Amino acid sequence: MADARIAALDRVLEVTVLLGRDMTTSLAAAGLTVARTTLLWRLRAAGPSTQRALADALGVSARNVTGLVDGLAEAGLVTREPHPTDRRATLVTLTPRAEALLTEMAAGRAGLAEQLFGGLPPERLDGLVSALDEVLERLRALVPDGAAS
Amino acid sequence: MADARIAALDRVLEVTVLLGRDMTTSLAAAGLTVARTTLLWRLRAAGPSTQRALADALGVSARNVTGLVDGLAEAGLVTREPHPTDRRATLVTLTPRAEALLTEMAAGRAGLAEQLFGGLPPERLDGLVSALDEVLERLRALVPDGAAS
DNA sequence: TGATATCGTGAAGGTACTTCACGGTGCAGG
DNA sequence: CCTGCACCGTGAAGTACCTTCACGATATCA
Repeated sequence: MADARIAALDRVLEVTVLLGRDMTTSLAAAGLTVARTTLLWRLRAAGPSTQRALADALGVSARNVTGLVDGLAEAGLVTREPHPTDRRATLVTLTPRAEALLTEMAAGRAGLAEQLFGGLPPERLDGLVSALDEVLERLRALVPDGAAS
Repeated sequence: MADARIAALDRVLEVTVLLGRDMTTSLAAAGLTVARTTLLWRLRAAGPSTQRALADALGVSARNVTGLVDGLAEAGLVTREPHPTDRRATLVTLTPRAEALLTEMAAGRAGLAEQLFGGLPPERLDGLVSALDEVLERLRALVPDGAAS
């Protein structure tokens, strides 16, 4: 009984580790890091944002966002524009290059999904998704929150 | 078709994020970090080990292990003993306090498994585990490897 | 207008990683 | 025996991610 649950946790933990490794290495090949990429995705989803908004969305300190944006700006993936009404704030905006890169990455993500789940019959896949949804619900209740997607 | 697979990937990714957050915060409450704890677990599984063996097992550089062991030694969780036959090497050994702590953490892990998977009927749990096993197999083929459990 | 909150960033610090260089040691082979 | 090479662990230097605290500039509200 409990063994099966621990087995499930172990599987999930191992998936976590391997997936993290895969993400880190494939992003590194593109000259990116996980943290910076997360910011990029958020920008793509939300459009030009203040650094404060990004900090809240990612669940990190505002100071940290300054550093991440510094790196992304230096890589030419992001620009700092003046906020139209609030002169304290800056609007972080994706460059066309970043947009292209993100589109490419979305394709890569679909490819990964295909590789990982392609062999599973639809019913098992559905079972997996719904089981993970229940787990996610419990998990969300456990974790004090931090970001959104 | 592809949508369901991407949905599955998204679920797995989100579980990864939340679980990582949970681990990090609960370990921090115990004055530990993920990296150091991984080393501790490895020591518990393998017994006293040289730093080189730990580096290989964790998939990190030997230099990094030096730093991790430094921190753990300072926290009184680990000691450096001379290797009985090889004077170049040192044997990293768990202190009784670390053993107790690890036992406690194992209980915590069982509790987490219970909380996350307790509501799932056995058949769905089995389905989850076997699906994750298949995914893990594909994942292992994808990732250049690094550590063991 | 003046107190107060907010935006972004400098300064300082901690952890987790890396590579490179180097001293100490183990282990053959000549 | 002793020389050369491989291996162990660590100092030095560097990168990335993250934090808190302090501060100047700006917005806001009474």
